[in-house]
Amino acid sequence: MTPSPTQANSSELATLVVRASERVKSDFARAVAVFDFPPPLARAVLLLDQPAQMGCLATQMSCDQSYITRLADDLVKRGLATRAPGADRRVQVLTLTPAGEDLKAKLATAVSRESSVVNALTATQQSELSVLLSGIVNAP
Amino acid sequence: MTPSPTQANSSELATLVVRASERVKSDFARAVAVFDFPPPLARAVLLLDQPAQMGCLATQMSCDQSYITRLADDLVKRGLATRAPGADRRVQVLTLTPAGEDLKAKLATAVSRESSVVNALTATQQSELSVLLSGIVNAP
DNA sequence: TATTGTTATACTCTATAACTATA
DNA sequence: TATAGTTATAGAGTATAACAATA
Repeated sequence: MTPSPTQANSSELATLVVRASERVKSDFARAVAVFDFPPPLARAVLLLDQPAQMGCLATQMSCDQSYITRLADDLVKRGLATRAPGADRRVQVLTLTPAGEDLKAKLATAVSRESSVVNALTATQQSELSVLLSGIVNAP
Repeated sequence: MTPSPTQANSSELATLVVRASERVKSDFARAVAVFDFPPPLARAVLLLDQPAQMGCLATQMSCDQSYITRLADDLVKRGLATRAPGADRRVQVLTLTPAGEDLKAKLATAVSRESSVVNALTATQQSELSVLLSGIVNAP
């Protein structure tokens, strides 16, 4: 069966997305390498917009809680976040320290600066991309 | 210094891209898991549009040549590709077998089917996204 | 001597399973 | 008994370094 035009375009788009994803990853790694900072930790820092409980972070990063425990250990060890029990005392809440907030801002700037996503697109295109990516991220 | 609106938007876009990239990766893994096929191998197969020398694949996947050697071993072992010396006899050229081409088509379809990028966006949005992603992938 | 690929090894990222503490 | 997190361990993915063959 010959693929329909839509199928063909979808395949190409899927391939494009894979390639763009590779690009995003290498841009990201290059950006955070300047801070001598492992990419997964950088991702966690950037996700900590507000204090978050560990299970929540695990959901956001779509990874296992045990891995968040590791990342949290590392963040605390570096003085970038604190761990404190929540109202439900089984819960641990991660909060960025001032140093963590500071680093987060620097990481965000560096990631943005190194990002082909940002550099290769006009402001208008970036807005469009933002809308499209929101659709993807918020997909069921 | 308060970040300019542009800086703030760029940071948000960078974060969005990271999240979308995570989404793409998990979609991709889910899609190829059906074939009991490791994601990196699937990526390699999808990149083999034409016969390619190994160094070229390494560049496309932005990874080390030694890793391509591994992937190639695996592809050949599975009967999905052949390795043959090029005109320059230092070079090895990877070519998909008919079975490899067949699997590539199936992978492309599955990746497309599982892709939030495809499912969450209209055809028009997909076209727009394609243009934007091309800009990223072809960035210097 | 420079380039292409291979081999052996080691490191990073992440999951699984068993466990502890609180609910 | 169910849920949040931790610990120990194991596996996948990928790089580094030393090497071989060809140019």
